[in-house]
Amino acid sequence: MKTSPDLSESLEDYLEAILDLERTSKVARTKDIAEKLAIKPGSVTGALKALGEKGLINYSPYNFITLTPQGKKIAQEIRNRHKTLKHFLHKILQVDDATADATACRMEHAIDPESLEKLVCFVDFIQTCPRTGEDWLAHFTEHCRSKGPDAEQCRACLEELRSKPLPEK
Amino acid sequence: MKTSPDLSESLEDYLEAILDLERTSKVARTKDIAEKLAIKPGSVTGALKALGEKGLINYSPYNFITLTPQGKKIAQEIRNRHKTLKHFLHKILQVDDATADATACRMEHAIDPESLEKLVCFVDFIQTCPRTGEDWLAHFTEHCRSKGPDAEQCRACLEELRSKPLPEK
DNA sequence: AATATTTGTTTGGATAACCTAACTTTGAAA
DNA sequence: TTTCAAAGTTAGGTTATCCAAACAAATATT
Repeated sequence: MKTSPDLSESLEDYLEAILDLERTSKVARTKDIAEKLAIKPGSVTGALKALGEKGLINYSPYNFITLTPQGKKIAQEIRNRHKTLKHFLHKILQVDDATADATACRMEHAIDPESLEKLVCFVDFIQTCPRTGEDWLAHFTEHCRSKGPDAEQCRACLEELRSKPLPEK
Repeated sequence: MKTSPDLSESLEDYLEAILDLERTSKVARTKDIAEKLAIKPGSVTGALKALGEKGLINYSPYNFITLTPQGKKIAQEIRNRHKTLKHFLHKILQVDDATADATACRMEHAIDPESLEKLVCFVDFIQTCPRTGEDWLAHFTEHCRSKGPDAEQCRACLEELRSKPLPEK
């Protein structure tokens, strides 16, 4: 039994929107899904039927829409991809919040499991490794602005790093 | 005059394939494009007409296909996105070569200019900053394997970093 | 040159998404 | 309870891709 049937980008977006609406409003309605995805309500119905047939949502006409357990699991995976990508773009690469969100929304359909896992690990490494962390990220911002390394600054930075105590043995 | 008309992912793929073929074989032929994109030759013709009408390729039936200057410029941008993403995935995140290539091929259609620029800058920063660089990346590989930081190793790593001479003033 | 093979194009058909506009159902106010 | 506005669905149309298979052109072989 496959947990992740091959879904189109479009259907993935629907699932994600439904999960979001379930969280904020308890239920998902056609109108709200349409608004969130910026499409017309008429287009939503067809997608809901498709998701219903795949067993990912409980759909019966004129009724509220809920995710099935399988649908929820997939929706959460998509949401997870989105959050990871957005975090990387916004918090690490310092991409503007709205742009990061929009780009994550497209990239979430493109990334594969291995890359995702490595990305999660990488972000964690940057944040926990004593050679990097927050202050290092601040230097990245500077590097971006000045479009290159600055020998003077690099020396000062290294000196400061050396002045910090080593972790306990 | 817009340099980048909105192209579908599909048409972007065609342009990229044509650029590739121009480089390796001087000229792009329908058959080779079809092979590279894993679609049937019959489907290629339609796409070529579309690209021809947009002024991105020189297309006349039964003749060789070449990129127009505008088409070439766009194709190079796409190629650039691809290369940047693949490099990040493969060389930084240490994702398997084939997977990195396939994922870059999908993500290249999703990334926006700001994120791309920041990503380029970020990779450059990692490679030029004395606090990171190649040896730091090796530690990332280790961090991935062990799924977390190791206090012992971190201390040793910091000590080694300190033993290196500071850059000249 | 005549024929065979390869390459390229056309045609007809399928599917996925979307839209607009008409129609149906639901549920709340009069 | 009747009525009516909001929400949801259906029907018909468009566009973008793709395929299969028939057909046409170009090239290679004999």
